[in-house]
Amino acid sequence: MRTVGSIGEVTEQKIYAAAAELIAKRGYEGINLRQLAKDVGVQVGSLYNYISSKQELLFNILNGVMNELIDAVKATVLMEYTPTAQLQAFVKLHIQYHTNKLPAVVIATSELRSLEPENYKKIVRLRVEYETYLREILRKGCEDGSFTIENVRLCEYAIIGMLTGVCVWYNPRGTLPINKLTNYYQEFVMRLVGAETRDANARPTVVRAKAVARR
Amino acid sequence: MRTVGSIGEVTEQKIYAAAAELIAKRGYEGINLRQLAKDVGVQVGSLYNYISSKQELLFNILNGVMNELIDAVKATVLMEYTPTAQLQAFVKLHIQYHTNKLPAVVIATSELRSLEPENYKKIVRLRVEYETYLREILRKGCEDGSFTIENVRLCEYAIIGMLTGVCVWYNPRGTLPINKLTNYYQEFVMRLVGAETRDANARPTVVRAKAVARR
DNA sequence: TCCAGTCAAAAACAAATGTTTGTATAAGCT
DNA sequence: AGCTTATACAAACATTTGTTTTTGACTGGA
Repeated sequence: MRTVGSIGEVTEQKIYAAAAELIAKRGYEGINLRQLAKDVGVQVGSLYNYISSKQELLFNILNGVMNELIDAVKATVLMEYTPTAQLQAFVKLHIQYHTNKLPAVVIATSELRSLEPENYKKIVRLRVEYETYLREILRKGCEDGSFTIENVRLCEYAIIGMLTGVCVWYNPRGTLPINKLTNYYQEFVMRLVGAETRDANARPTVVRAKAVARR
Repeated sequence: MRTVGSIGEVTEQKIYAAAAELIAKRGYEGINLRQLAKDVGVQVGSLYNYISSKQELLFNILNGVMNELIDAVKATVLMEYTPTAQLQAFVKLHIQYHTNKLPAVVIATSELRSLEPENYKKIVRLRVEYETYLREILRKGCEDGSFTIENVRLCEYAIIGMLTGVCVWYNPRGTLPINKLTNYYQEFVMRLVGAETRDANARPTVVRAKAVARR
């Protein structure tokens, strides 16, 4: 019994939107297709006009959002000319995606374990690519003296963790606007990488005896 | 039919240990009691000699580990005399607990959403207490000039995120020993809070125009 | 030796869950 | 108008899952 005004494409989009939101809230294993169907406004079985399994639903969400993230990095971050500007842009992008924009992004970090081996590999590959962009920025910044980092890999992890952590507490309807939040975190990251400041009077950040002298 | 050599206390410990490990790996919703029973080496129904529900299992794990964490903070971190030393100790403790020691700690950050409202409140209360210790350290450090932080609350979140993120990638059987890891992250945190360095020649960290002049 | 209490197996149940199938109506093209 | 395809409903199925109940053997003390 086809419903009046039903359009496949619209239903599909609704399904993925509702699924992302639901999974972000309760986790992949924590949701059931009946609840999803209810949110979409459709019967359970009808979901299978658009997906072949619950697992595929998760995979498609993750695959879509990771590619979106990577495209966004290429379009905005890599367009900047200096490591510092690129890093700032990266922070901005990552935070934007982890707050307002997409509930799907949240899933991308927390629901990897629910992917079947084959799918897991694919998504992790995208994740690695994404994080590699950050690492390259850090590496170049060290080379040209913009940053002072002892262990780039660890610094990368620290930054990712710091930024991703935002989505566990940030409330879009709170008093802290995203651009303010972004500015604070940009500053945190600048400190973390021992960035040169634009203030000509200030000495470069020197941290304890370990810090490597530059130039 | 009681099994030979069966001791209640031992079985109970086995159950909680196995449950923590399983949940840490697959998530609360992702595990089933039959798998747990198998890991323990017991029949499903027998679990109910020790728990009254699956939910109680999760709650007891979280409650136990959060109290353990808080006790550890009191016993080690708060014993230090300066904000800097306290912060270093906090980082060390947090990382220790999030790597080797307890799979239960991992759960404490990722499985809160699976708690029923009443239990959720209780655990969050403990979590808030734990994080308040960190915030107080930061606040005192700002007061006495050890740290330079514009927004203590955000800095707290950034640190927690950074440290907690460790448990998603750290491999205890890898080549990076925990104490090395700890040292790196201590340095990261010191940078983050704009800590004064022990090197008398170095100027305090000044970060862009926003940084607040101290003294 | 006997007893009370401890501990776990075995079986069963109801509810929940992912998925399949058959059917019927709407949409859109010829 | 008629035909094909797209879309969704309704019902059902086989499993899985948390939980309960019953039974009986083991343990330690009197």
